[in-house]
Amino acid sequence: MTITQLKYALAIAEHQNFTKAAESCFVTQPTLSTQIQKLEDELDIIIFDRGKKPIELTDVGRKIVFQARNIVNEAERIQDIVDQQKGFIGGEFRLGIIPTVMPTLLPMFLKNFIKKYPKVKLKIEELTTEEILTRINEGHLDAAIAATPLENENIKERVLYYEPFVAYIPDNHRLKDKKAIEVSDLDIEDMLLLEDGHCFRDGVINLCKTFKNQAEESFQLESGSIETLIKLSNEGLGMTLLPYLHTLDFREKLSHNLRHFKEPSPAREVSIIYHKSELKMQIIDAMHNVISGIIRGAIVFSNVEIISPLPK
Amino acid sequence: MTITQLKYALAIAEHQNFTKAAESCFVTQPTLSTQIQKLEDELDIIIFDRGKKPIELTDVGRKIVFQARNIVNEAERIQDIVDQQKGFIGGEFRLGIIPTVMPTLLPMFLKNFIKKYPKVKLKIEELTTEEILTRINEGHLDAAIAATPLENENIKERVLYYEPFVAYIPDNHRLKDKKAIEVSDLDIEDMLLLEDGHCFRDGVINLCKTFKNQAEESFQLESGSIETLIKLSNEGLGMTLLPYLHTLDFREKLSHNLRHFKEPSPAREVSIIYHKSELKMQIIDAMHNVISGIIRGAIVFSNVEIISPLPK
DNA sequence: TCACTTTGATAACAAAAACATATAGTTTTT
DNA sequence: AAAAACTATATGTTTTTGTTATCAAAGTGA
Repeated sequence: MTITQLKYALAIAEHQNFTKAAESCFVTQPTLSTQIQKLEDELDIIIFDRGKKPIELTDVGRKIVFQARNIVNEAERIQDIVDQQKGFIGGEFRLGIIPTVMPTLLPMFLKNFIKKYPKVKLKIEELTTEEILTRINEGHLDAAIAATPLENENIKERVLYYEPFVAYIPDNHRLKDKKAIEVSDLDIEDMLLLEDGHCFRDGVINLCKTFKNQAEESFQLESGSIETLIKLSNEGLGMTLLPYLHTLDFREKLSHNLRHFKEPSPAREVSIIYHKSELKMQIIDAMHNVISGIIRGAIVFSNVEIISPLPK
Repeated sequence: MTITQLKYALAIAEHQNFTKAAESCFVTQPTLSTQIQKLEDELDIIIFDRGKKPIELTDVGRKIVFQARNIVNEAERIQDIVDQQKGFIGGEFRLGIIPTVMPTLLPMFLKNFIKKYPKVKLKIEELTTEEILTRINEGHLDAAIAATPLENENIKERVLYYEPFVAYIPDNHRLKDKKAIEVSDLDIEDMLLLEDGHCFRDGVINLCKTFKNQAEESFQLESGSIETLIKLSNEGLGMTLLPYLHTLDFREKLSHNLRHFKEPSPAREVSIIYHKSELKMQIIDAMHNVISGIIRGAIVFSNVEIISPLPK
């Protein structure tokens, strides 16, 4: 049994296809076939059920692949130890970011980060929280930026900042003349929401439920982006809530529609999250430092109440 | 980096000597030299300081070897998973037993166990608790039988039985006429103890301290075996405490010197202990079942008070 | 200090393993 | 039924791993 064989098994389990798995490992398909056969021979057990199409794991196969993931992870930490020793902050670093954080946070820290750590090859993907969790667990992401707490036992969280919700009230709205909004003012009936899958949507729903246990699924309109939400709101279709950082570059025309909450303002907790194995922890530390340094200048609220990003 | 290379590194770290490590791996010394060089080249870091004699680990080397231990352990679990799947209870199983349990418990269960699980190649060693903990952590023991609780975060415990302390009172002793002993009767001044390193000794000392916070290091006599302890006691040198199982095969002549404690009788907790990685768990389960089945017939006490086996 | 031993490194070579190309044998799609 | 998509197998090449023989350096002891 070699680490290489285990990596091959992982790739096949993932792609459910020898040929594609071979590509992802940068070897030819017969190499995988023979190496997996050798592994199966040595253990004297069948890992993959080639009868099914696409290929499936046997019951033992599933356990073995799970354990193989552990072994490969632990093996990668050897390089990590060496990097740490050398004070080397570099190599590939795959970062996921949720859609409602991506457009505001990324421009703020990216330039600083790549300047300070030029040896890190950043690969950034916009992903929903759910996709992020899967990929971190499967080892396809090194870390991610998401709303927390997530209560996932395999994943650790390190808070970056607390981002207050800000209300966007169109001109014709019943709350137009209020200077400061309260949570009890909110009514999910005239609230514009992001479409399903966005945790910011779930946060808003949780917030609305704080005071009123409203009927679900009666939402009027849903959109895929916050920019659209604002436009829909301007059309008089209802109010909406925005993450604070989104409101920073509003022109006067728009910003006179903004209303902050009375303190303690509801807020989402935004964290850098990573697998509990703490692989590439130096880079995660570095990124945490850069981001929280930058945010310290941008968000000054102190008295906030954290709203859970989880549905239901 | 291969699992084999990591195993070689572990062997060298352990033996502090390439030649001996090579033997333990069943390869020649040049093989180790070149493989370790390859590993060091690949990681571009020095693991072993060949300047020192005997050879020493560098600082990074220590971390790498620690991680290598994890990886090798996790890798061995693959075979474990396969064994579990096949319901196979077999292979080498290295068991440590503390001296004060060995002579009484081993004869009781060994025959049964090898009859029931003939494919397990048992390697049993008599070791002190301290030696056991080191060896389990270094992966040289699969499990051990020892007095617990040990409060060691790397080691899990599964209780086998509670074994009461029994007093052995020689004819001329002040407590001779008492039918049932109480803890408050005990005085460490006239108590014969096992020599240092035995946890049973520490248990007795802890017990004596329950009521009197006596001066330490004023013990009269110490011995390496319980049999000698009894003989010394018969010479009028003091009383002593014995583990219950040791008293079962006493002839009448000896057993009239025995005094049980008033309930709740002080007792030691005897457990099968193993590394938290739960390697070879099927065999540990099997052994636990055999032993506790046999003990159920031999120890009938229910109301006991557990005495810690740890010094101080 | 001078043999002598111990121990790790190196060279040369043999054996084994890993991988590629080419191709055959299945199953699935169309 | 033909084509396409996949995996297995045969064969040869390259790479890796291991062995034996030998060397160099450090430590040991008379």
